[in-house]
Amino acid sequence: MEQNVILTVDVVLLTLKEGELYVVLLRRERDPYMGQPALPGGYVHADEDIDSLAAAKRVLKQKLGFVSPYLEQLYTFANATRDPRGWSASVSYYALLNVEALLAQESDRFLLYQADDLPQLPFDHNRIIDFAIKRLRDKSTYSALPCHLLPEQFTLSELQQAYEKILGHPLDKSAFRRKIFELGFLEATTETRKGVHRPAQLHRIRPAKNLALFNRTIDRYGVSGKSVP
Amino acid sequence: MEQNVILTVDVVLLTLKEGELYVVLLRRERDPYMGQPALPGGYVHADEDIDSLAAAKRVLKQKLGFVSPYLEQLYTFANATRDPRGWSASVSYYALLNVEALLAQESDRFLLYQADDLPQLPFDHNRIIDFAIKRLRDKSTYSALPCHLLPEQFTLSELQQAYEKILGHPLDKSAFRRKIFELGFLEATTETRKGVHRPAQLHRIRPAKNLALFNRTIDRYGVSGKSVP
DNA sequence: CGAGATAGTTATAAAATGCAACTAAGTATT
DNA sequence: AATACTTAGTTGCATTTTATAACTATCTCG
Repeated sequence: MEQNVILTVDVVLLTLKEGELYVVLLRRERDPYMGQPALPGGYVHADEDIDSLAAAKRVLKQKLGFVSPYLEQLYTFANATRDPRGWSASVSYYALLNVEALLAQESDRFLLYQADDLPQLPFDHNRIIDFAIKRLRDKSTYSALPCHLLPEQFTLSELQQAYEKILGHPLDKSAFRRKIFELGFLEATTETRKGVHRPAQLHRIRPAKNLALFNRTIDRYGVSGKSVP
Repeated sequence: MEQNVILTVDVVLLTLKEGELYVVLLRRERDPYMGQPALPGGYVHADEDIDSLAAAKRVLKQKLGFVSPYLEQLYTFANATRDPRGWSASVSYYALLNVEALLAQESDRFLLYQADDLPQLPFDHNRIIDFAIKRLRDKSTYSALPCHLLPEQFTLSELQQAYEKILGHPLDKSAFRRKIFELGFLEATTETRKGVHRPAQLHRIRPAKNLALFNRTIDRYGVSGKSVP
């Protein structure tokens, strides 16, 4: 039986740099759309990938040189028109990475684009990125997901800023801390972040903990009057 | 380029009958696993399906004779071992249907299996069904999703029972009603459900409303001491 | 050593929730 | 026709959670 469909994986790799959300793109090395920035992705190789997650990891490894720790299936975009080569299904994944780990790669292969200021991308990659950001936003309302965008150690203010950027509105400091500590997935380290003001306690994710979930959403009302740029 | 992968869609059709959750299965008409009960599914037809959702609808239409109103992509199961024919990707969907609409079909083609008492099914269909039930359960904690399992008109007690069956624990009556009415997605009809006791007001989903979402989860604590059979 | 800034805590009024007792409206029983 | 029984639906209130704002703490800089 000949189906004539293409099966690919695409990965939306998100990171936070200087308080802004960025997407990692690569220049396409072949047609269609050769030379244009696009999501890391590629054909599923039936002979070497045991499943679609393995395919996504292989693509990241080959094209970026590393695999991000948080990698989750996002959605499957499958239709007749998204790829000029024919009927195509893309099993998309999204990944969260802290920017230090990303920049530690001395690879100059990747491009960082601000997530809210993207050019028009090939295929339906803009739509895939929109899905990923929406998923990140939705999941951040009830989970510790944004931790994965931060370096291994971070201050609570930095974590709060990550939530605020993702959710798009400010949060109350005391309520935020109450909820985060309630979950018990963070532990204080012995270090502090020195700056020009009071040093802030550094925290890290408690080793044994998986993704922590809130009982209720973290962003029910936000804080009156203020707004996040 | 020859990829040699199979692309299929599978649909987990869930319904509630006499307070129990059921899955609709069909006897497979061809090998592999011919004659065994399995999820409705089939190959994506690149020449007639514009996208994977259309493929799912076509499969439902062809194999069951109707398309369920609530139909949403669930997950994509894609690996080398799930199908004996080769590397296979199944874009799975889940659908909610009220049992009256289902039984109104005079088709004898489908089988109803209780969701928590399934035999071993072909492929990874047990796993797909587990995913669907988990998704239904998760989404029911913060949305009006269970409404789609009920007939067009239903009492609040029936709706509460649907939630309790899905969530697996009892809910408090007054808190439940408070939350449901707060959402404002229900309207009372002029009819009542007559029984041996006080008649219950029938409600329906307000026409313009889409899927309503709670601000907080509906099942934070449940009710002490009791349990749902 | 005081101003400024950010970190972190505490107090409290308001809102939401859990729980239980209550009223309402029907049928069945005596 | 009075009463018991069952399910529908409401009400009241103590408790918990939340939003908000004011407070204290600790650093650098001038």
